[in-house]
Amino acid sequence: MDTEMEPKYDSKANEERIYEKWLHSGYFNPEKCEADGHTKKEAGVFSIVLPPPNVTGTLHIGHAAMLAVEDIMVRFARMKGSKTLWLPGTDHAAIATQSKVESIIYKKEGVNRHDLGREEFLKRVDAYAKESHDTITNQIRRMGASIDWSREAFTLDEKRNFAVKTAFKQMYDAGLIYRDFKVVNWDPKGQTVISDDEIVYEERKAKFYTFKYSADFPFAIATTRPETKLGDTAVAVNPNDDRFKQYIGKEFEVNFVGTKLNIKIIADENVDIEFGTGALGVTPAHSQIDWDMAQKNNLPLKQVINEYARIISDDPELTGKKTIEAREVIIDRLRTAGLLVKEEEITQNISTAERTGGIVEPLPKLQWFIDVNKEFSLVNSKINGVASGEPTTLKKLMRASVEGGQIKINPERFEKVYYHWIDNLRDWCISRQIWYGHRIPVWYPPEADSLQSGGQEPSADKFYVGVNPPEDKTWIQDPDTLDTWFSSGLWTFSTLGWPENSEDLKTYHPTTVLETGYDIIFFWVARMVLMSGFLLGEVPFKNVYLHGLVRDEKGRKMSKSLGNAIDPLELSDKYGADAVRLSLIIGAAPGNDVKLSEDRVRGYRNFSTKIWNAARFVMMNKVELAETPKLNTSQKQRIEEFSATKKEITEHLEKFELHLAGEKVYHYFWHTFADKVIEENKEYFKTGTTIEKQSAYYLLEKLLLDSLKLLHPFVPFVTEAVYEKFSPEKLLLVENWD
RNA sequence: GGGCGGCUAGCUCAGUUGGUUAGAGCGCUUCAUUUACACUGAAGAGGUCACAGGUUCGAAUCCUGUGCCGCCCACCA
Repeated sequence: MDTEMEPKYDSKANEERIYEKWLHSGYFNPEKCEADGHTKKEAGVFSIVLPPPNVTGTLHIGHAAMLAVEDIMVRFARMKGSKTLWLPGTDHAAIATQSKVESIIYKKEGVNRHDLGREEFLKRVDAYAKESHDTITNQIRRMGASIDWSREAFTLDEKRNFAVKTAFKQMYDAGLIYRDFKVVNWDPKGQTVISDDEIVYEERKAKFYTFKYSADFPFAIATTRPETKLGDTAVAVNPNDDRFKQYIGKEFEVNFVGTKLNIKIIADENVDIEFGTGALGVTPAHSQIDWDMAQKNNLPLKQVINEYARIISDDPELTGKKTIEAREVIIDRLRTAGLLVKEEEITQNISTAERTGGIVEPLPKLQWFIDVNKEFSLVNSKINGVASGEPTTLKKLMRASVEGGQIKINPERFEKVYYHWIDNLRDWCISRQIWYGHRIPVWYPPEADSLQSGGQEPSADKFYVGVNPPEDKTWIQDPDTLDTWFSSGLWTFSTLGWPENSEDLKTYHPTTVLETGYDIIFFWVARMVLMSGFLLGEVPFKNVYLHGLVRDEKGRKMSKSLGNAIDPLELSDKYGADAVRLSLIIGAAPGNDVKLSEDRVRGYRNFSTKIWNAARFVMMNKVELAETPKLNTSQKQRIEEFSATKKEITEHLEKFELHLAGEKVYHYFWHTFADKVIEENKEYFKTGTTIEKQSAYYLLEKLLLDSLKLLHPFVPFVTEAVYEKFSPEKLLLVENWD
C-alpha cells in the first residue's frame, strides 16, 4: 500500500473532487443509504427541509452559516444510522425577484413590465430564474451540503402551485380566507399591498402641527400629516374630557384651507386626553385606527391620497401633488390664515416597506385576508391542547403547538417572542399586486371588472374559488398573486408531496429540525406552524434552531453598500470550505450573532492543515499488523480519554450544541491527539522495537480514524480526503458513528 | 411605552443544571527548529467575570436594583 501522502493539502482541488465522489455514491439519498445497509431501522428518521434561498440570489455568508449548521446535523444523524433526509429547494421570492428582473430589463431595454405585458414579463422572469438557479445550487454544493438533490423543489413549480391552490381552497372553504375592503398597508414604490410584518419602522424627525380647521371651528387638533386632514370626517375626543363633552355628537361644516369638510364630533375611549390637544382628527381612509373608529361610528369615507402617494382633491393647487408638497402648501395657508397654533419637532416612527424602502401609505383596498381569530375545528388533530372536532382558531393552534411542547425553540427565549407576536397578530393580508408569484385561485364573472383589486368598493360577492378554473371560460382570474410567505408556509409538507398522502409525507413529516435565522421567526416559522396546523393538524417540525446573524469584525451587519460583505465562496477558494464552516460554527451559540473576520477563517484553515499533517505522520509510520497489539498503560489511557471525549461531543450534538461540540473536537484533535499522543509515541518509531512500533502505530491509527469520524460533520472534506488514504474502499460520509 | 439580549484576558467570544487555582482562538513575551506540520512546538504574561446589594458552606452562574450598548415589539394621532 501507498504510505505517502502529498505534503500539502490542496483544499480547493480536493473539495471539488470529493463532492463529486459523494454525489456519485448516491448516499445523500436516504433510500440509497437504507438499500446499502447504512441506515439502521431502530435509529429513526431525521429530516430537515432547507430554507429555500432566493433563486435569483447568490450565496452570502448567512447562507453559508445556515448550510454549515444543517450539514453538521445531517451528517451526524446519517453517521448515527438514522434515515436522514435533507431536502433542497429554492424560493421564487415574489417581489424581490420581480423588482430585480424589472430593473435589469429597464437598464437593458428601457422598458417596464407594463410595456412588456404580464405574459411576456413572466416569461422573462422565469428565464432569469432558471439561469440563476444553477448559480445558487452550485454554491450550495461548494459548501459541502450533503443534501438530497433528487428531491429538489421550487416554491413556484407545478407541484408547489398545486399545493398552494389546494391550501387556499381549503382555507377558504373553512371560512378562514375572506375578501374585504379596508385600510391596508400600501407601498407606493412597490405598487402593492404588504402585510403588517413587512413594515419596517424608521425613526425620523417630524413636525407636529397644532391648528384649527377653520376660524369657526371651536378647538384645535394636532397632527404630523396635515395633508391627510383633507379626508377628515370626524374629530374624536375622550368621553371623559370635560373640555369637549359639550361638542360630542355635534356636526360642523368647515372650510379647511379651501376644502369643505363635514366634521362630526365623536367620543372614543382610546383618545389620550394628555396627547396633543386631546382632540384627534379622524381620517378613515388613511389610518388604520381611524378606519376602525369610522366603522364603529358609521362615518363616511373620503379618500384623498392615491396609489402614487399623491393628493386627490378638487383644489387645483393641491391635486396631483406629492403628500409632502401638499403638506407645505396646507401649512402655508394655515399660517397665513392665522390658524396654525403650534409647530414642534418630534421624533416619530415612520412605516416603510421592507423590500422597497417606500413610505407606507394606509389606503382603503379590496384584498384577501386570512382570519386568525375565526373559529373552526380540526377533523384529526395531533396537536396537544387542540382536540379534534372542538372549536379552535389559527392563533390558538399556533400557541398550542409550542405550549404543548411539540415544538421546542432553541434558544428558548424566542418562545416568548413567538407568543408575543401571536397575541398581537391581526388578520394577515395575503394578496399582492405583483405579477410574479402564485396567482390567487379565484375567478370573477366578466361583468365584475370593478371587483378586482383596483376596485374601490366591495360589490356583490359573486366569485368562484377553486383549484381548477371554472367551467365558464369567460370568467376572469384575480390578477393578484399571493404573499410569498403563503407558499413558504407550506414548505415543510409541500416539498414532501402534500396534498397527496405520499410515502415521503408519512415518513418525514413533521420534520425533525427547522433551522433558520431568528430574523424570520414571524415571517416564516410562525406561518409554517399556522399552515401545518390547519392543513395537516400537526406541527411542521419538532425543533427550531435559530442561528444568529453574521456580522463583520466590528459587529456591523454585512451589506453590499457598506462594502464589508465577506463572500463565503471567495473565502472557501482561499482557505477551504471546511475552514469557512468551522469559523461560522465555533463560538456561535444559537440565537447569537457571529462576528466573522478573515483572521478567524485563516485560523481554521490551519486546522485543516494540522489534520492533514497529523495523518501524514501516521501514514509515514505505517506498519502491517497481523493482530491487535498490546498497549501500555498510558496508551490505554489515551483510548479511554478518547471515549470520554467522544461521549461529550456526542451529547453536545444530540442537544444541538454544535458550537460546543465543534470546539471540543477541535481542541481534542489539535492539543491532545497531535500535541500529546503523537509526541508521546514518536520515539517508538525512531528507536523502538518492532512490537513497540506496532503498538504505537495501532494506537495512532485508531485514534486518528476515530477522530476523523467526530470531525467529519464539521470539516467533511479534509476528513474524507484523509480517510480515503487509509480506507480507499470506504466513505467516511456513511461510516458508523458508534 | 412594553419586552429581550449583551457587558468575562489587549481583541473576538465559550463557560450546559451554582462546586476545587475562571477557559479558548487571535494578539503579545521568551525559547526551540534541517526528520508530520512555521498554516509549527514548548513555556509564559494578562481577568476585583459592568456596578451595588442579597440568597448560599460556596455565585461569572440564582434573586433585587443601577448603569451603559444592542435588538425586537407597540395604531400616541
